[in-house]
Amino acid sequence: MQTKSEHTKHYILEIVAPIFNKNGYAATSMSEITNATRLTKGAIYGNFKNKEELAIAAFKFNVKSLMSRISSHLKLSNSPLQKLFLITDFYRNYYDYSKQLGGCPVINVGVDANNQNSLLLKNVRIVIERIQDKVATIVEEGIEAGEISTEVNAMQFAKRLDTMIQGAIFMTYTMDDEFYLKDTMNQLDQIIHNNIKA
Amino acid sequence: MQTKSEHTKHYILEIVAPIFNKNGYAATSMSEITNATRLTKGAIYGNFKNKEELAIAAFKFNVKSLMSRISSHLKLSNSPLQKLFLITDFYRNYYDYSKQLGGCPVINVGVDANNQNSLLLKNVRIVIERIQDKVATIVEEGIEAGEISTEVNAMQFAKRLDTMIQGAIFMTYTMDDEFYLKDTMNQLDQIIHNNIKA
DNA sequence: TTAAAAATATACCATTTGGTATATTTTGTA
DNA sequence: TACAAAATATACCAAATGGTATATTTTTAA
Repeated sequence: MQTKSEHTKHYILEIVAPIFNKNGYAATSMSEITNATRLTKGAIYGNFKNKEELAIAAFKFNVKSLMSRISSHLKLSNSPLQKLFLITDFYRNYYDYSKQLGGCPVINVGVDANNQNSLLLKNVRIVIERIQDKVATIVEEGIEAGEISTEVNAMQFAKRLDTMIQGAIFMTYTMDDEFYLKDTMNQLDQIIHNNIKA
Repeated sequence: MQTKSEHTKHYILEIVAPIFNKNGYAATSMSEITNATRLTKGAIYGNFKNKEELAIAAFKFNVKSLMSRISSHLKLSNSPLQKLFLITDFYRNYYDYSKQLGGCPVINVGVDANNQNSLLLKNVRIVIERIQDKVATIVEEGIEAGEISTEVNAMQFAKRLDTMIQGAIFMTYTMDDEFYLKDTMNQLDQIIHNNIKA
């Protein structure tokens, strides 16, 4: 427990993460950060090398929160097949939840960082790959357990699921309409029922 | 033909539209614009009231280009059902095409403008609605022509198609991997075959 | 050809930007 | 309790920001 410094870093990220996520990198100024945290530049730059490092830490902070939330939700069942339904269940309420993070970090930073900040973009890609691997692993476990059809290509399904979810998140945020998320999750449930289940 | 001014406006937009689309609103500076166009602030501000008006005009410029490209592609067939396949056909090559625009204007500006610029966001929403209406109309015409099942909810299908396409575009750009676009279009073709066709 | 109008260039503005050097305060420890 | 070290505050910097007032050039029409 590094006491002071670690505590301040966490405090800063707590406040700064949603700001970066909402505004994007360029539109977030260091002065907005000092105002919001009610700290001075000394405190910020004493804990983070520069704006870029802070933005990356902020992204990771949001992702950590998101991933742990999903993980704990998936613990509600031990069945791989049921875990798939728990994923769609999670994203049914994603609009409300992700607003706390300042939006979906994957989409916001993914779009914002493209052509702008290769280090941030790299971090987004790693997160996406991690999510897809996680889903693919669940599918494989489902196949082994006999719950999921042996015909299913685990990674292909993971990518398709991810693609549809990202599309739904984007549409829901841009149109401010939860229909897209809800309806897409219904579609995915049907796909799991009809094409994935053994 | 408003001669000079109209010509310059078009010239400015031609150069500026992909820059705004790539960088986003905040990350695009007026000096970048004067450099890229090799014009001075006098010329820019003589033709556009301010940065916001220029960004909106740039977005509309890109959308106009995109929409006319789709429209002309859809003229390759008179059959509503075939038009649906032409949509997926168009988006199969969307990565290469949209790079000329500096990326997908709908996704880029949709994400960028959220929480940042309500006027830009409003324009994005209008475009999305226009696209969905267009698709829904094709479906309805297909139903009337007996090519598409009467069971199909035109607007629901249009929204689902749009959602999946946006997801695929986001993933392809963020991961720099055309798999997502190609695979999603294959999926959509199958859906059209299996669930949409009469 | 010339004069008015339209278009563009130039020079400037206050404010904000990310960042740093240094002073001050707070903290943990001997 | 004293003191070094860590953490934070203060004051500052050059450069860049969006925007404007005015000067100059170019165009159009008489």
